[in-house]
Amino acid sequence: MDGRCVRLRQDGSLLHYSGADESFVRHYLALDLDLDRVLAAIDRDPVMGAAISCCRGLRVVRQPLFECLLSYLCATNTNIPAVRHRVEALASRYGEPVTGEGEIHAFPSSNALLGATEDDLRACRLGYRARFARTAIATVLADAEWETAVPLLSHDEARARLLDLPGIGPKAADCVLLYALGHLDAFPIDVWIRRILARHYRVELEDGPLSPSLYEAARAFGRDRFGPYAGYAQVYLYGARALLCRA
DNA sequence: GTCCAGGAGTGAT
DNA sequence: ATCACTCATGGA
Repeated sequence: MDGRCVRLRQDGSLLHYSGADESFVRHYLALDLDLDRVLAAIDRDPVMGAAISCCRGLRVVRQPLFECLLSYLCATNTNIPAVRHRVEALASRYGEPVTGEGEIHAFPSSNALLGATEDDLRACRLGYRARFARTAIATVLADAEWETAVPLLSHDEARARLLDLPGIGPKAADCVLLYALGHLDAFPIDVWIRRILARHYRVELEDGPLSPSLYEAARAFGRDRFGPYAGYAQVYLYGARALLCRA
């Protein structure tokens, strides 16, 4: 993460770490955020209560912007193992090796990916996303201020900038807002969250494609119900998806 | 082989 | 504004 290889191990309430200093670990895991207070704020109903019981301790990390952006561009209409393959392929081909860690490569910077052609990205198993990724990388790099300016924008302004990028739609934009830009009220709607909202919260989301207006309705519901930490609510519901979606 | 995955772009109504 | 169609890939 961010050019380092950090190893973490938890036993009880004790967290062991190596590969980074304490301030990095605290920042990446957002240990400065009072988790109990956050969970109390979103614990508004029995469904959320069950998700919290299921996942207590889960945190929204603070991911580097470019890494997060490309990762979610690789995550559209696919599954987690495939995304992991893509991210690892990008890292091993374009990322700097982490010193002292033989096989481990960092996620590449935007500059490191500048030389990657669409075919190169296809070779990293991005499939049809390779064209979007190529353009998104070029767009980010065309504005020297992009990566430093976007984190300073408001939620809505940053979302608009993300949506300008090809291959980044509402879902991926909301994930970047939440996991990289610290907008903890972002509420991404994926197929699992959609299912959970329909089944447990009676949100009208008939099956079939999730249209932009339905996406917006689901997003508004989540943000309205769970408030400033709606993103945490989303993460806990997602984490409990196996529990909440069975039968 | 078929179906589903942390969706999004395009082009026709 | 709202369909219908298409887009690689991997795991079950």
